[in-house]
Amino acid sequence: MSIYDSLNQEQREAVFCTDGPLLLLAGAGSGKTRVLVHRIAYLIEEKKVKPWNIMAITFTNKAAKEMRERVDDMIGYGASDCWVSTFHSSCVRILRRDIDKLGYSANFSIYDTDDQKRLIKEVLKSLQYDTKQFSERAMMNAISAAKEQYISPAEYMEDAVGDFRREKIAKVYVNYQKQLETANALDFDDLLYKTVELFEHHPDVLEYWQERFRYIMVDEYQDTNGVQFIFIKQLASKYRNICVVGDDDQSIYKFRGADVRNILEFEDFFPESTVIKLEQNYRSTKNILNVANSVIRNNTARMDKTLYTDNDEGETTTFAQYQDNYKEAEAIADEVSKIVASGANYKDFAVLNRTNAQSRVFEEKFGVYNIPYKIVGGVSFYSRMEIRDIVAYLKLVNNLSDDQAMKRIINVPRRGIGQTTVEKINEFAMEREIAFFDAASMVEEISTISKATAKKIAAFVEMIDDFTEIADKGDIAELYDKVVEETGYLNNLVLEGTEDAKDRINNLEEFKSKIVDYENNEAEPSLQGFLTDVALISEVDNLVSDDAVTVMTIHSAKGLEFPYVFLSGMEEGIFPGYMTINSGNDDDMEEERRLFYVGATRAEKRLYLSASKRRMVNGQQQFNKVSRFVDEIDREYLNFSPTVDSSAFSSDFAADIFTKTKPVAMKPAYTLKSEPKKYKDAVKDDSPFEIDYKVGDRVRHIKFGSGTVKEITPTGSDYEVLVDYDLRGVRRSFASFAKLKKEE
DNA sequence: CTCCTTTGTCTTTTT
DNA sequence: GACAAAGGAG
Repeated sequence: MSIYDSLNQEQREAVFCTDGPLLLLAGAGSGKTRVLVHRIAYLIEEKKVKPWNIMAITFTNKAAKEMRERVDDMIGYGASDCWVSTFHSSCVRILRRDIDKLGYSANFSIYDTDDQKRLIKEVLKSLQYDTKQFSERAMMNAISAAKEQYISPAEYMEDAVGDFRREKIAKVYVNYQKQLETANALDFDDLLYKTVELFEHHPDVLEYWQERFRYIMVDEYQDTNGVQFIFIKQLASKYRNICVVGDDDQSIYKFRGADVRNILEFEDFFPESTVIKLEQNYRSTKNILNVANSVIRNNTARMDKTLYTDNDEGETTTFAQYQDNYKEAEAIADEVSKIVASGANYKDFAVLNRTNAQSRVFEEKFGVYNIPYKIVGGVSFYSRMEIRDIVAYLKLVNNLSDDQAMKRIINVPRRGIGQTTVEKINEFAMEREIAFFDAASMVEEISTISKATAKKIAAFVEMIDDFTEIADKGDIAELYDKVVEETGYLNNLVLEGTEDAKDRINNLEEFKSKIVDYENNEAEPSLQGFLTDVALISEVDNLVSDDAVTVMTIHSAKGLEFPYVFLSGMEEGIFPGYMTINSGNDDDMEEERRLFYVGATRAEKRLYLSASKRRMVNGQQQFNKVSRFVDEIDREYLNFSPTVDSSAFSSDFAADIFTKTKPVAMKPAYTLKSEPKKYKDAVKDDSPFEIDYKVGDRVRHIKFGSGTVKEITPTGSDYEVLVDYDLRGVRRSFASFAKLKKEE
């Protein structure tokens, strides 16, 4: 009896296949984390591989943390020597050691999206670009896309020749990167990019890490982008013991540069690789998988793989459409309450949305229904203004070249240093290609700045110098105290006395306790280390311990599972999103479909789909048709009569989705390779649906078996029929969906 | 330089 | 409808 006995045939194969490249295609809920953890255990215990020769890379801190814990539990002593971390934090560790070889220094700052945006804005301004034509957002996306492909500013410039717009973007990229260098700062993409660059130009450094990591494992491989793939190739090219785990059907970050081709190209680069498929799902019921499979099979770009399960049939997935999103949220709240009353916990439920904005209604209605809930996403703790302000002080102290940090707080709290002064200092700094802080230290040399203003700036510089001295003592909490005190930041909030100010003070206190926590738990705490954690750790890493319903986007639900899952807003324009429909891009639509697949496969016991006829979007009332993804589900797997709130099942429901879905379904933009069953099959054009049975007749349902018709109610173009099934009891459904056959 | 009003914008987002 | 950014008055 060993720990490997609990694995199935394919899982065991994957665990024992330790040498050489391995491509593991693992469907949703097929136990891939289990395999990875067992594989690490096997390497250490059976193959006697040293723990520090093993590296496991994940995308999220949450995944890393979970794997870390499971490895520690299974292996115990020595396990902590193997690296289990995200791409980004691995890169930071590598860069802190050798980045000086690239002209940066080890105390580099990490710029988050906000810093990035501000810097780009400055660059656009200095280039005098029309921000209508060249939006910050577009520039950020373009630069990010370039870095994800490991395209340098110079290469980008070269490629862009002859293309007016791209030439202009190239200039932004060049300037942006120059500014980052002056600021001794790296953006998120740089963390990967610069590591790859380091490896490329310094073979000795690469070899050091190749020797270090002889066994490499990569989770969620389908979400790797170009530069991440290069990073993996570089590290693994010597020992070639590389195991990647992915599922092409769960690739939902293409918009962020993830490239499914990395799965296909893996075999090109590592031709000797073994491919193992994990197709047995242990998470969901047959019904849930049927729903997920019937939608995902409409995608053309897929690897050959079919998920199956030995689990029970389970309950039929329901679909319901409500008058508006308030009714929808109420119905969901109601259903949650009912199931909780019969013994479930609140934490067994998740409401998954396409967009964060959809969460708001649930916040409101769950409050009314007294249902404990937590909203994941939205404004994270570290992006609150007061936290960002104080972090900027700490970042500046850690890296005096950090221009974004400096510019953020030079006048926070207000100390009479305005925009024009900032611009004057900036100009001075740009001319000399020095950091903003250094320019500010030389303020008396800037002729355009008045004596009075210069005095204020000198005082600020002096204060930062004081902070730097305190920081050198190594006590972060003490530094924090000095900062909030000396700057008057805390005092200002106290004087304000508003509810809002009190909130902010609380947040700052929480932030301080995070500092203390860090100092107590870290082996070698440092300001730099703390700031790295702050930059890389996101709020989603929250504990799931409290008993509450989770409300979040499908994106953030990836890798999670819940007994009961509600996919709300199953509407054209919401899911699939408005942008995707308009772009007419098949690839984008396939990504939305994969997103549905990810959402549906989160459910263990029961899945609910719902839509609203009317909802507020961006301050405007919108009337949406039912999502095409609902169309694509084989009707036998769906129960169209809502168990939630039958009154919301309006009489014109059937007519509504028939007429509204049809024109959409006929547009060629998303014609599907295998024509799925459509509602129009059930109803012949616009003529009313005809039935050949009456009350008292014996009928047969494809799923529920035989029963007796109890009641028939005409609803315009359809009939609502109440049938007492011999095995399933009384159910109400629409004649067109139920497809009842009269028994002779 | 600061404060207040108007205008614009709006997917998803592991780090 | 919510929030940031830009513009104008004090």
